[in-house]
Amino acid sequence: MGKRSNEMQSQILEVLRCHRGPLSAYDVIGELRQVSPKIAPPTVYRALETLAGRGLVHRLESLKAFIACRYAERQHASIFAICDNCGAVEESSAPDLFKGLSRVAGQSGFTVTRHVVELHGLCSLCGARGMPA
Amino acid sequence: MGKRSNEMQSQILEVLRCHRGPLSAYDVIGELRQVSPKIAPPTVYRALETLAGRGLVHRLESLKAFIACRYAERQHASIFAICDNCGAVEESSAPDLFKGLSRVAGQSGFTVTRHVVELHGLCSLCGARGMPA
DNA sequence: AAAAATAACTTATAACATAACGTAATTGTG
DNA sequence: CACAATTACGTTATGTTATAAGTTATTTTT
Repeated sequence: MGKRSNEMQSQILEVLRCHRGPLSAYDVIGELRQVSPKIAPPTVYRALETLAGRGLVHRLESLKAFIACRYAERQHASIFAICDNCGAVEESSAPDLFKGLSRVAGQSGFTVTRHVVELHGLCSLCGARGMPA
Repeated sequence: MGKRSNEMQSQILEVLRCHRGPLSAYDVIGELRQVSPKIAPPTVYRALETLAGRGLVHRLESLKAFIACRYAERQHASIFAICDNCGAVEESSAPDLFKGLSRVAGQSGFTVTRHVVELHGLCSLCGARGMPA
């Protein structure tokens, strides 16, 4: 089945893993142009979607950006703490909370298939310094 | 202080309140053009931002859309259950869960100022019917 | 009435995302 | 091995969402 051995996906994953912070799809394109000058948006968006489906990368909705998964165990629901001052993103996993969220939603008969939980604020470093701009 | 008595904000809020579901900024522009044909994106985005700051509307990050707040009490943190089949959005408030979320984040010294909690899945009606496409 | 403050208008463009269709590579089956 | 099936990727074009930057207008404060 004509996959070029998922080379594109590997490259994109590599790019994301080399960055501590999130990258927009176009940031990724920018990085990849150094290697594949002709790469176009659909290629990258498709690969990112596949990688996200496999749980290897996460999309941060409130930043319109992507980040490599920090955890080996895949397909887990994550909580992201996003520092609005320095841009640092901390991923954590809290199964108990997700049960709670699903329970709240489930009270009206809702079935949850995907969680988006993104907390904005200040990381410990930025918070300690006494506020951003 | 040169506000046209916040007329634009009122109009936009009215538009959002007349719709059960979320509207994109450009959907709002489309509605408003019937009244104010010359309205441009920045006007709408600014008003939406102000309204969101006041807690009168919420931005659904994962839909890139806006919805009127269902609760009179403002500035509360909300959970949104979004049906991926019919588009229905249910807003609920669960202070306990937010404490839990803040606690998880706070373990690494993070201070939360804004919550984005959006659950995707199937509402009771769509779930009962036996799945979407 | 002048100054201050904020909202809105305007123009232009930036940033993000996908539709639609074509091509290439790999694998399973006959 | 040939060939269909499947999936990744390429290509072109366009659609959608969002903001920068500078101007104008309205209302309140002084």
